[in-house]
Amino acid sequence: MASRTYGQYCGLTRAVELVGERWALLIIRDLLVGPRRYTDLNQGLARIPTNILSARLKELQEAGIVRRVPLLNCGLVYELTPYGRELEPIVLALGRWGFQAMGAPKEGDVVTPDSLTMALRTAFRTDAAEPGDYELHVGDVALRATVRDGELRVAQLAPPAPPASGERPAGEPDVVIAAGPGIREVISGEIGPRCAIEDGIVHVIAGDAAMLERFAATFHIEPALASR
Amino acid sequence: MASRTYGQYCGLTRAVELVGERWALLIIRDLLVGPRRYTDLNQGLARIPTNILSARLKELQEAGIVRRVPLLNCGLVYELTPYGRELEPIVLALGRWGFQAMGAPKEGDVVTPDSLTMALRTAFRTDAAEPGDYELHVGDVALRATVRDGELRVAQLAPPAPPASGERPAGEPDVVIAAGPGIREVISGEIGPRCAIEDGIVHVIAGDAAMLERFAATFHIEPALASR
DNA sequence: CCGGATCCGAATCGATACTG
DNA sequence: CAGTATCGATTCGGATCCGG
Repeated sequence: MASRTYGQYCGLTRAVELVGERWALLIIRDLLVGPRRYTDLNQGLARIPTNILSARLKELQEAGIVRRVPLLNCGLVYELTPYGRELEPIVLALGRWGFQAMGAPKEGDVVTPDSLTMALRTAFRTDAAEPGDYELHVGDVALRATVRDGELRVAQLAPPAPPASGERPAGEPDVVIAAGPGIREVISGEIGPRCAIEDGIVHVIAGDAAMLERFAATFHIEPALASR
Repeated sequence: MASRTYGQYCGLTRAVELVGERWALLIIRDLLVGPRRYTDLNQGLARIPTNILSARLKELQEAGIVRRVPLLNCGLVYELTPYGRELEPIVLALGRWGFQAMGAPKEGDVVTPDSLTMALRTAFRTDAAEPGDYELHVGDVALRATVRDGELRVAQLAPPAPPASGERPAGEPDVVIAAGPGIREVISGEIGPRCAIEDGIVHVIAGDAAMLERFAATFHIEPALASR
């Protein structure tokens, strides 16, 4: 029964006992974006088996990382406790580290709203941030990233309803960027913004192409050091 | 065969695919202290099955995180690549986070030289560092932590041979501290240095008791925020 | 001794189905 | 919506064995 533990009295060991199980950090990633219902998590994590999601949420609650909050109307959401939220810098740093090892997407890989939201937070450079209102489409995920006063705010847009609706953050974005997974190479700087447009990796649907350069300056992750 | 992956195109996801398997981060923790032979890892990780150690080392090599280096005499060691070493701040941060969730040690928990070395690095506060030469014994692990110019160096002492031998870093330490797992409460500040001595949680074998206060100021991890 | 490989029972995970 | 239940497929843990 002590098989889930490692038998060491050590902080790192305790940490991986708490959040090292399969799927746990991805659940936390999504909850870092905001409180989520069971069903939201289930579809944001796409391939997670429902019994595993259930088990993880239970474990994370017992560990004081996540808590269950009943909603006023009905239903309930899961949200991070303050202790759970302390994982944010770690999740961002791990995301930055892992970003450097992302190759081309494998067949069937998806991009979810929450993962892209966190990816933008990961890639955000406070010191080089260019203020602006960037709308980004990757696959069928649509986000509005607003940079102001050196701070980033990301809102998720509902894509299926093309016209109408007033859930857009406010007014028009300065630029609308559409891309596929190739956006990674823009963020890593492997390809310059100009080239990316010429090569058809990204499309500037609305606004100025120069805004893509501001985007690339604002959201950037340096490639890894030579690893061998 | 794609069962080890999560099916998401995301940096964090890639990271946990690379270092999220059981034992992987603990192997990396030990390698952050220095290059290690297979046998060193096997006993530093005590309860790791040998086939798992073998499998992880293979995976970590394929990922460009670890490399195998033949020794001049004979034998070989594993060491981190530059990319693997980029995990250091993340491992330290995770260790700090997990430290806050460490309760009392479970029956059979051990403290290893490498885990304690990394724990000291984790708890080290550059800004509050008090220069000195601290010798610390926890269980049968003995370390010499030297703080100078705001930098920390940790050397592992061989404990079984009481007299003789000149592998000690240099001269006498300013203080020799002996403790059990209760050292955690000193580092967290749950108990003050004076009380810890009075309660018999730590013993100052040699040197001044005031040095324990310097130790506690230098190595400190704030307790977690209220989690509920 | 070092550096693993092999074998097998136990525990976990993944996929699907089902329920209050 | 928010999960349980079930069951086959994997992985892990523990022990043993092997070549240098």
